[in-house]
Amino acid sequence: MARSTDVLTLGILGMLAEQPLHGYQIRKRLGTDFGPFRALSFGSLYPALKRMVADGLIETVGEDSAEHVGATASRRSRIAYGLTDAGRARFEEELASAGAHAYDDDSFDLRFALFGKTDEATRLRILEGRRLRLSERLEELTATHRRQRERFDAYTAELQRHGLERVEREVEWLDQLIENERSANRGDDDTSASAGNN
Amino acid sequence: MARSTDVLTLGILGMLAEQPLHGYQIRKRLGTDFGPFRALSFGSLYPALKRMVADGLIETVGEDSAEHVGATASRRSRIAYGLTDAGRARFEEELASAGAHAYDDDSFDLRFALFGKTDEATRLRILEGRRLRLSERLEELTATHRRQRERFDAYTAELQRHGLERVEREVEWLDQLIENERSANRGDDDTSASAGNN
DNA sequence: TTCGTCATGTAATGGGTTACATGATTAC
DNA sequence: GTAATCATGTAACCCATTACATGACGAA
Repeated sequence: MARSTDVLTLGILGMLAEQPLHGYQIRKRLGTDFGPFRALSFGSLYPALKRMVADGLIETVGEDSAEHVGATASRRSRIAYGLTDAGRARFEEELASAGAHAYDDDSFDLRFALFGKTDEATRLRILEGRRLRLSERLEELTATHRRQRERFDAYTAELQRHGLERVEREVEWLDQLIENERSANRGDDDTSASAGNN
Repeated sequence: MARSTDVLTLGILGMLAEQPLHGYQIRKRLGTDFGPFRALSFGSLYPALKRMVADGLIETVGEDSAEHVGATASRRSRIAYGLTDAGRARFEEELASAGAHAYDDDSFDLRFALFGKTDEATRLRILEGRRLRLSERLEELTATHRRQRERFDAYTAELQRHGLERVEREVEWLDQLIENERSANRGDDDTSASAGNN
């Protein structure tokens, strides 16, 4: 259990869940849409696509109905991929999960970018898990900061202070998001299960 | 030209510039003092030390007796390292440089942590280089944000907005630091770096 | 026809982690 | 004397990047 699809695979699944794309397009969009893929290289992307085909998650699709997003829609030597049923199933399965791995920096950003396709309960679990993770980090940082303050010169101390502040802001951001989710939830006619604790 | 010592090597040089330490200690301190080494593994550290010995940058320092080096019968339990003359020279050389590589996230944090040993002109060059780097990133982000806004759902848009804000804050922080350096410069006649703490 | 961009792919390499294996020291 | 921690080290592996190589297409 908990196969825990890696970030790149999940990112590609997320891209292709909306529409078939070919590798070059996937790369461009991953770079702009999702957090952790600012400059993904082809040396990572193409092998990943190949592997996903082998795993039966995606397949090549004919480009007759492909929506030409950018400029020309003439036929080129390009290979568009779309999700298979297995790929769609895997994507749904992953969307519904919220294990500890989802709280890592990269993974969280991606999961958050996919919130539009994620159900509300999972959104909340992810946000709260992430918040917990960060507040633990915060505590660690505060502890070592306090414990060893005297050893640091002014610059090192400032670096630490700034790092701390960054994480604090992140936690505040999460608090805001969690609050929004909750109030949106209260606003809805709730068929949802107990939104009680935590 | 610009051999550009890697971050780990530079971090170790920085640690050992103050006092000899053994590997275990180096790891602990790198984790707390400097930015980019939160959880450096021994699998990285020890080979790095070995390589640096081979390169003549550091050497074992025996506080007390401690001969019998390679014998199978007994082994020193801990091995303290200190900078060689070459190591110290390399460190100084690196401290005085401020090439583009110093503006990367990891590298910048380390360079900043070493500001206490860095001369003022270099400090300013690094801060300004970093600022430029970030403001370029900011422009990129703003451009794609504006260009493709309509394609994003609310969550993706929020992620982008937050990412943008983070970078903006970072730039503001740098502006503040640069301002401080400048005014300190105007105020002081040249006092050199090292504040006399330990 | 040649150049720039789009597009796909492989090979070499690098920088790191995890897991493993072992020895020395300290505390009880 | 034994368990926990300190301390060093190696081997296997993971995952991504860079550099390289190829080719199609559109425009000058």
